[in-house]
Amino acid sequence: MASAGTSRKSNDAKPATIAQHLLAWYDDNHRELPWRTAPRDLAAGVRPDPYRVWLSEIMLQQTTVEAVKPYFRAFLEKWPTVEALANAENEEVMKAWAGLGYYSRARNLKACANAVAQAGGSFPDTESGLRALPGIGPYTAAAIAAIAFDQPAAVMDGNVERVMTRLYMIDTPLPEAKAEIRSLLETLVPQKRPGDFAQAMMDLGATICTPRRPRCMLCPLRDDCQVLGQADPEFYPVRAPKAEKPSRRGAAFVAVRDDGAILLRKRPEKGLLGGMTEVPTTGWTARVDGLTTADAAPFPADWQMAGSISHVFTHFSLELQVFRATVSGDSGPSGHFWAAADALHGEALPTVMKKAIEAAIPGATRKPHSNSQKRPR
DNA sequence: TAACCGTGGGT
DNA sequence: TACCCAAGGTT
Repeated sequence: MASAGTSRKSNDAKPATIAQHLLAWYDDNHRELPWRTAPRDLAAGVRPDPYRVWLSEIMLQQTTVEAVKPYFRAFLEKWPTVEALANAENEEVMKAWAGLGYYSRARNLKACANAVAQAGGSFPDTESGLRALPGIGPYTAAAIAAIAFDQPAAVMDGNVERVMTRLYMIDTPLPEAKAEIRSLLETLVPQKRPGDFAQAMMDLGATICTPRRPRCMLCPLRDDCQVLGQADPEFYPVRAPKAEKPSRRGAAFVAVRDDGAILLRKRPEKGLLGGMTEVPTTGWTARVDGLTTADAAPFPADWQMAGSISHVFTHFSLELQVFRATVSGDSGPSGHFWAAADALHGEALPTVMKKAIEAAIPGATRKPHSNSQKRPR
């Protein structure tokens, strides 16, 4: 079957070969990760702990491996089993999640642990059973089914989308292309080692088939790839244009008591930073003109401008002017509470709030070293 | 369907 | 600097 000029490869005829190439590469080149059971251990009969697989998959949603590692270790130490997590206080879980972002994940994590513990402590071993649990969508259900329960599920994340659009030179823009990608992916998933196959696809996307400057020379699928030699792999996947990110402004108020305690309050359970702790702030308006003043403070005090901070959320940018006041006594508006200066690092403070407090009181949210913590004063 | 939902590292 | 985007889910 000679082709004129170009040498487009007919990889659609040998999906089993592609899976073999990938798994052979994975055996020698897989990443060692705290939540992962290595292929040699799987071959020796070791079974992954579904709790750890689930916990890692929730944390890894839209989050980098390096950011997850310390949180995964901390959660596993605090709550080694799903029953332990189910018995935890919601507030303790939110505190442990603080800084990781997408806080609805933490609320759903706790709700899911409660449901699993209530049902006897075992996770469902099917995609549909997993999919019914809070915080588990199509990707996570397939990932847990494949990795923890050895089921031939089609695990499709951002890495897999990138690898597949290059492998099959798919020009349809994302997210429209997802159905086509899934259909092709299902032909590749092997009946043996589906969990390793899923993780191998993600490792390939993370280390070889990267968004920019992919290492095609080292790719185990270079003989199978339709883009390679035909176009610049960096052009794939094609994405639909994204919406412009608007700007918002507001003010934050850091009230400091004589003993250094800071006035905090809890945000509503739903919506942005839902259920997390904050310093009092004004609303965050889209209005960029005009000045925010101390008039909007939660209570009258000698508010002084302490600085301003910027923060970028998923769908808008925020600039907050930060005011500070020293107050005496422990009076404060209802619904607020005082957090001791040496306990701030343990509060459920999202990063934007830590920034605001730091702007008013440098070092205030830093975790003290254990040796200085124990030293008598 | 599309908007909403965090954060940090890479380029 | 500005932009990309990461093991997505919910509403």
